[in-house]
Amino acid sequence: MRESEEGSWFSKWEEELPSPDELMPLTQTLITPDLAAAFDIRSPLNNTDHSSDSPPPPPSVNSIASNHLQPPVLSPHPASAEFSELGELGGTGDEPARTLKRPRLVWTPQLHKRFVDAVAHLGIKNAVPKTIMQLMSVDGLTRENVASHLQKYRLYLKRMQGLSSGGGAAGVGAAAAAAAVADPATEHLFASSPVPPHFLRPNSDHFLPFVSVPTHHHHHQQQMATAAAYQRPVGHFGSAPNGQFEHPFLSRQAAQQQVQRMGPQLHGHGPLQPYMENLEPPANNVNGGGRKVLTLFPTGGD
DNA sequence: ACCTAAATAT
DNA sequence: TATATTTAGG
Repeated sequence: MRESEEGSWFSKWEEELPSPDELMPLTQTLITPDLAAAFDIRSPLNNTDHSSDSPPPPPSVNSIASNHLQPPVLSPHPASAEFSELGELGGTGDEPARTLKRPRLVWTPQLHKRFVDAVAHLGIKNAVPKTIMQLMSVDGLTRENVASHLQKYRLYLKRMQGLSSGGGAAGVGAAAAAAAVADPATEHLFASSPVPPHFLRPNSDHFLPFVSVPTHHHHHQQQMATAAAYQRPVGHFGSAPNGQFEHPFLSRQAAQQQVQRMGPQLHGHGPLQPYMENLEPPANNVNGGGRKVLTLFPTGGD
């Protein structure tokens, strides 16, 4: 059955990355660099001691290398002269926050996963930088970041298709391997995230030969989009018993409005769940029970 | 105005 | 080197 296949791909990631420790800090560290800089904030978590000008925070942004992974994501700054002088703004009338260059964004597997999830739910068709960015609701993430990453991601998928088509029934895993060979650069990062099945279907409206594709009549436009899409208890990408892989229910504008509706969890409290609900595997039981990985990042640390 | 692609910088 | 950022074009 199909389900078996699907089960394999997502079962796998589960073991791969989901480190509870890693998932947590995602948004935490994503505080706007500018803000952080302007306020001289280094680490919300680490507040033990802070001298006026202490050595730079842990710049190590290794993502999956360490176990106790620390707040990955944005790399503080390449050493440089921190922001000592930034303490004073306004002085002569300069606008540091605006002129400051954003630190290199580190696309951690988790972050990338979020990206992929967003794209998956949006559908390749509507998967545009802006929408993705909005959907991700990651503070500090800019359209540029997403656009750039999206570009790479597309190439990655393309690579996969090209190689997988010749191979045959190799499967995604094999394709990934092949892609890795072709482009080792992208492989690592993207390999961390499962490639939604329908992602590999550039132009195939319906593929499932057996699935009768029951009439899926969602004529619900308007603001139900997110709710419907997100609250879907089962059948995300892949199974999609609802028939189509691409969900037309989320049109660009709809998505945008939706996102806007949720509003960026500005400072303060964010009980609002920007996005993400059950993208994760339905609590897959791991035989032997090892680690359960719920990828619901708590966006609201505060 | 936005998205896509290539080039550049780190 | 690999990755992200930036610039240019459609």
